[in-house]
Amino acid sequence: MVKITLPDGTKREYKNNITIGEVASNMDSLLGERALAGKAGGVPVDLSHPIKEDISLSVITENTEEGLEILRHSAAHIMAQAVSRLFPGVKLGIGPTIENGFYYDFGLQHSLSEEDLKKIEEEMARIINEDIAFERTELPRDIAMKKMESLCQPFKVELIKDIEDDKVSFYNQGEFVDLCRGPHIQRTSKIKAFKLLSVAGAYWRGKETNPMLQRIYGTAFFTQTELNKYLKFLEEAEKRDHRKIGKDLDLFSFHEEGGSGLTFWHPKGARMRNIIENFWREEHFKRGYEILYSPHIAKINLWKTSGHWNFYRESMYSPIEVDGHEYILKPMNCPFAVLIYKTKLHSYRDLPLRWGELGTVYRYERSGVLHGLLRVRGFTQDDAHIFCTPDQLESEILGVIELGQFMLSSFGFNEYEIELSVRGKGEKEKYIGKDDVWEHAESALKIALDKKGLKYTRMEGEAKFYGPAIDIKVKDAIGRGWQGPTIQVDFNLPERFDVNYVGPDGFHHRVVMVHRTVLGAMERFVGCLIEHYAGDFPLWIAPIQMRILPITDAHIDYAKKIQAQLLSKNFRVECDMNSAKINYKIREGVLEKIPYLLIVGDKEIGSNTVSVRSRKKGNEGTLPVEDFITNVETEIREKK
RNA sequence: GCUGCUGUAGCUCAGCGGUGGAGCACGUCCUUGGUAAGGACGAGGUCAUGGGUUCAAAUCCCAUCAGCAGCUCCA
Repeated sequence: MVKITLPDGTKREYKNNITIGEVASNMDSLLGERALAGKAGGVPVDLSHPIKEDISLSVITENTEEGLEILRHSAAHIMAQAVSRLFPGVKLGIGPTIENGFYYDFGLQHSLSEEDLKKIEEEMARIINEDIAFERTELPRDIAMKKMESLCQPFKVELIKDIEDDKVSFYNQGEFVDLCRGPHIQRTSKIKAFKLLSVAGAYWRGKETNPMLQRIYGTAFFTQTELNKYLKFLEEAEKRDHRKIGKDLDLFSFHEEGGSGLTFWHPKGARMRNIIENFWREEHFKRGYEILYSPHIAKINLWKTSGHWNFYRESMYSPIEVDGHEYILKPMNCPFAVLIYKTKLHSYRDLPLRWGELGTVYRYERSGVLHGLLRVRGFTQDDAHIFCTPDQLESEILGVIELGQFMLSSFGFNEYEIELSVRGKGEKEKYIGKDDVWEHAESALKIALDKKGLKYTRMEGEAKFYGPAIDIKVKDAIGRGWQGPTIQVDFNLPERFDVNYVGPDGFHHRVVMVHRTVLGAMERFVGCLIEHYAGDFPLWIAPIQMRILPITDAHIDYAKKIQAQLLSKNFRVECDMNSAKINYKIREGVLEKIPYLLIVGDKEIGSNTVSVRSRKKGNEGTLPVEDFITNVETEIREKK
């Protein structure tokens, strides 16, 4: 007999070698049906796993994260089986689950196309229909290795080489066998909904020097409804693509003639950016920041002193020769702030100094990583550098967090995840700066987060060599994560540039430098905003806030009069004077996502009213112009 | 940078060896229309760029540039 401890603490006795599946069915027939795998002593195992000793046991069922992972992992195996059937001789790589799905890497001469994906899906459906059992076998390492060698699976051989255990486990479904830790579902028919999504190249084991395999991405769910929901989400994400919306709304463009990763802001995009930047400056001034401007290029020696030339040369644009000196396009703004700081001696009484800069930097990003506005080669950081004393660090961090929260909520981001990156244990030589300085800085960051009552994940060993950091990741309207504010303490530059302040003791002390961004870069942030709002910008950001639509040419004069009235109130207002019909004009305005369309005709003339059609509510009826102005002024003030 | 795919009118795309098409947008004219597309006519292209194959290339091949999906990278 074996004694099994259940998650609720109750103990039950069963005959020896009973399987987990049997235990589950014994406890509750419904549980038995919905069981996918178990956890024996905390280790995930198959339902067919026999229990030989007293152990704690839990059952992994459908509709749990763990259950879904097992399902998807099994789906990956079924995909590999289908590919093996269709392309005999395929070399199998790895096939793990990932967030929202799974993938499998294949070494294959034939390059896979979308049509192949369809064929593979059909084969998978066949395998699922065949209702094949997943069977686990264990082999000694050397025999396992020979088995994979005889099957001509070099990648699997390599994987086995790295396994430390003496025993290696395999799973097979019918003719297909794969090296795998498991667990898996019992039978292929358990997969009720799956879809293959895309195919792309991927290096074997993620190393650039390794051969490139073909990776098929797919996903699987317990029900078709859930799959459909996920596919809908993908569709929604595609609709929000800032590259498409940016083109449709005439916000920005890129040009072959200009160069990759260099943004051309059109009037409407520039207008948005300007609104954001003005808001940004105002809020910074309110919080005791000053604003700097610095050059776009500087002599190479400055970058040698800062260390950038040494560490990040591959990411910098090549030197430009001027008058026998080499100049570099700036990849960062910080050395400039340091130079300005050093133009005079600073007393501790002057600190903290908070210097912001919307500084445009250029970084040579590898061609394959560029992506719309989100990853570019030239971008404007909403940068700031805070020079303070060690004692001020905590309150400065607190101030930055508060500013960050304020800015994010202004743009409709209210959910975030926070990471605190600190030194790794036992590798102090990797980091610059003294121990006590590090400890002080790390605790200042931590205390600031705690004081704000913010939850965060401590990331051991994730700190840069020059200081600890806080990274805030925001969630957009459909739950996707985006890089938000970052706060980075920097011990490197103050050392390299010998940046000091005079303390109360009359001696020079090393200044503490904090580097931070709130929005990141204007390019990336605008890209993010486009996707977050799907182009339906709140009134205060919308490049065009309202458009007046005269019903016939006879109403143009009145429309212009209203336009002038609204312009005088600083609204961004257009007048549509095309001779198209009103329905047509409305359609155009709606497609351009203009928050307010103001229709004017005979009814409005004389009563000094406008017929309001809002993007949010549609036809809102006729309103005196003054009332309309009051309403939108409120809406702008509330940033809704 | 790597693998695969793509580049045809302002936009979205069809054409895939025999000297270029559609819809929308644009222009002119007609129409003066009340909450998501009125009509007619017209203008627009060295088919990304540079080579090659061929009697003949938008179409096949190579290179370059640019984009897309990933991988790798992101101070």
